Formats: sequence, structure tokens, C-alpha cells
Amino acid sequence: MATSAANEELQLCCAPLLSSALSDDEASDLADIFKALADPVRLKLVSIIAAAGEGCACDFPAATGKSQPTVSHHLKQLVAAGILDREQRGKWAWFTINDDRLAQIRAALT
Amino acid sequence: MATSAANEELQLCCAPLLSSALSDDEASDLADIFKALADPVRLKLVSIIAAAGEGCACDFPAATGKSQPTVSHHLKQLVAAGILDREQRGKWAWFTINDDRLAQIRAALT
DNA sequence: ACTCCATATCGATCATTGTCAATATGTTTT
DNA sequence: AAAACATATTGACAATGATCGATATGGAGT
Repeated sequence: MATSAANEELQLCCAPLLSSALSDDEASDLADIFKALADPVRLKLVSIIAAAGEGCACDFPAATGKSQPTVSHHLKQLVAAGILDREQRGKWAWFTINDDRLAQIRAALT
Repeated sequence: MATSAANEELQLCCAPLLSSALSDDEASDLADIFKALADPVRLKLVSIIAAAGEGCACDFPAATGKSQPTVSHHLKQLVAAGILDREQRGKWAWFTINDDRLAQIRAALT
């Protein structure tokens, strides 16, 4: 299978913010990443998963006080942004932090 | 004048995202910072100012293709988030990057 | 196949936000 | 103080997004 456009974007990510003026596309792509982090529920999910090393979706409604559909919606966004990786284990969905992605985002603030 | 609550928040910023589960307040504060970065126009403004070392508000409508009120609105948000510093020079408003703040945000992704 | 449970999607609602025209505020110069 | 210009604020609208109930999908075991 060929590398998808989405994956290429993840690999090429991200133009450094502070060294030269961003193009419209670069600004839009980078904004999408920060949008994924710009919600307290999503940040809490990320922090819970990072602290434990991994996390089961089954625990997140209780941990966040949000409904199961809302949690599912946020997890999907975090995976789409490349911040979380998803793994199916039986009926359960487990999530881990994509450390490379986090490093990319940190590097983008340079 | 006493240090304002807003300034204290800037100083105390930000709980590291990846080491322990964030409290509601920590998640909310950190989300506010990422919200400030989660817009392509604001990212473009930051990148332009960073690349030039400083930037005059008078140039930003042309540089971004946005109206003067829209630019003013975005600049206000970036200053409120501590990402930009504002300085009045005669009739003109000049902006610079708050490098300490950027370092804080990078550190929050740890 | 059927049931049970976990997760995802759908549809709707409400809140937030980006945008601009119009107007106000503030600064400099005449 | 009046005119001219730069920036901020106001008010309104459209678009986006967070949220949840209801329902669909998918996996595991009987």
C-alpha cells in the first residue's frame, strides 16, 4: 500500500513557526494540530494516557465526566491529528501517545 | 499595583501535559493557550513577526488578507495569551514575540 | 445465530468564534 | 482645536464545534 496523503502530512509536519512567514497551507495545517490540543477534555485524555502509559476508552467517560459518544468523538480527533495511536484489544480500544508526533509539535514551536 | 491574577497565571504556566493527569483547571488553562494558536491567521501573524523580529499592525491587513478589525481582534488574543508583546510607537502598534512564553508552551508538551 | 458489551456514527441543539461594516478611541500634526 | 490617520470596540451574522440521546456497528462468548 502506498503512503497516504494524510501520512505524508504527518511525516512532513511541521513548518517551524518562528523562522519564516508561514504559507497559507502551512498555517492551516499547523492550526489543525493546535485545534486538536485546544480542548480541555482532549488535553485531559492525553494527560491520563501519558501518565499511565496507555489507556482504555472504557475508562474515559468516568475519568472525564463526559458521555461515551463525546469521548469517542474526542479520541477520534486526537488519532486523526496523530497525537494518539489506537489499538483494538478484543472489544476494547486502547490508546497510547505518539511521542514522535509530540516531538514534532514541540519542534514546530521553534 | 499588585500582580494581577492573569499575570500570575502566565508565570505559573503550564502544567506538563505528559507526566500526570491534568486537573480541570490545568486542562482549561492549557487549552486556552492552544486555542490562541489554533487559527491560521494568528499563526501567520506570529510567524511574520518572528521572522522580522517585530511587526507593525499597519502591515497585517495586507499581509493576511483580513480586515483591520479582524487583525486587531487576533492580535488582542495573542497578547492576552502572552504570545505577543505590544508596544505603542506614536500612532503605530508594534508587536514582538514573547520568547519566554513560547518556551513555556514547548515545555508544556513534555 | 443470538446475546452481550464496547465503541462508533447520526442527528439535533447550544455555545463559541471568525469575520466585517460601522463607529469609537487615541495619537500626531497643523 | 481640528483634521488626519492608526487602532480598538461594537453589533450582527455565519460557520464551526462540543455535547448528548438514540442508534448502528463490531467483537467475544454461549
